[in-house]
Amino acid sequence: MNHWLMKSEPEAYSIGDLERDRITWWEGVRNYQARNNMVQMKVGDRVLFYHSNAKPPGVAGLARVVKEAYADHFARDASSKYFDPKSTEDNPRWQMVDVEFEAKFTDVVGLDRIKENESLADMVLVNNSRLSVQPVKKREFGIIAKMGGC
DNA sequence: GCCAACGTTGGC
DNA sequence: GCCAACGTTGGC
Repeated sequence: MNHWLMKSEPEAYSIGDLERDRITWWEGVRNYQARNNMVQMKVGDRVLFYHSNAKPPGVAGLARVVKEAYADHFARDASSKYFDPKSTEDNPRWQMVDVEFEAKFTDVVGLDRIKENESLADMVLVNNSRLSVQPVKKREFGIIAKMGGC
């Protein structure tokens, strides 16, 4: 089983939205590195749900993968903000997965606290802050889940 | 709102 | 294949 961190701007889609919906598809990833990470995901993998561009930024809860990568059809929808004219039926280019709500932290585990923790210094989050889908070590996942009360 | 870091595009 | 120009991300 692998562990991941996925970013969402809470104004667009928050952990509270996922708690309400229970399951959502993760459309709109338009970065190859993030996509390549998403394609690796297996059913049952665990996800840190990160609020970016938020006050405060940080991990807001937990989710799990319930459907492995499949074509992101929004890339072929000209009315979508995720439209990509280079995506074709034969070569969809972009993929998405489905994730299911697992837990909402009582308090967001802030990026400042993550940066303060020496055990988390190797996290991609701390070293390449732009990547929106990143691998997380099992240990790192455990530390953050615990900080969030899970 | 600023801007550093990074990714993508496209001319050559 | 290089790299300048440009666009985006996301913390501050």
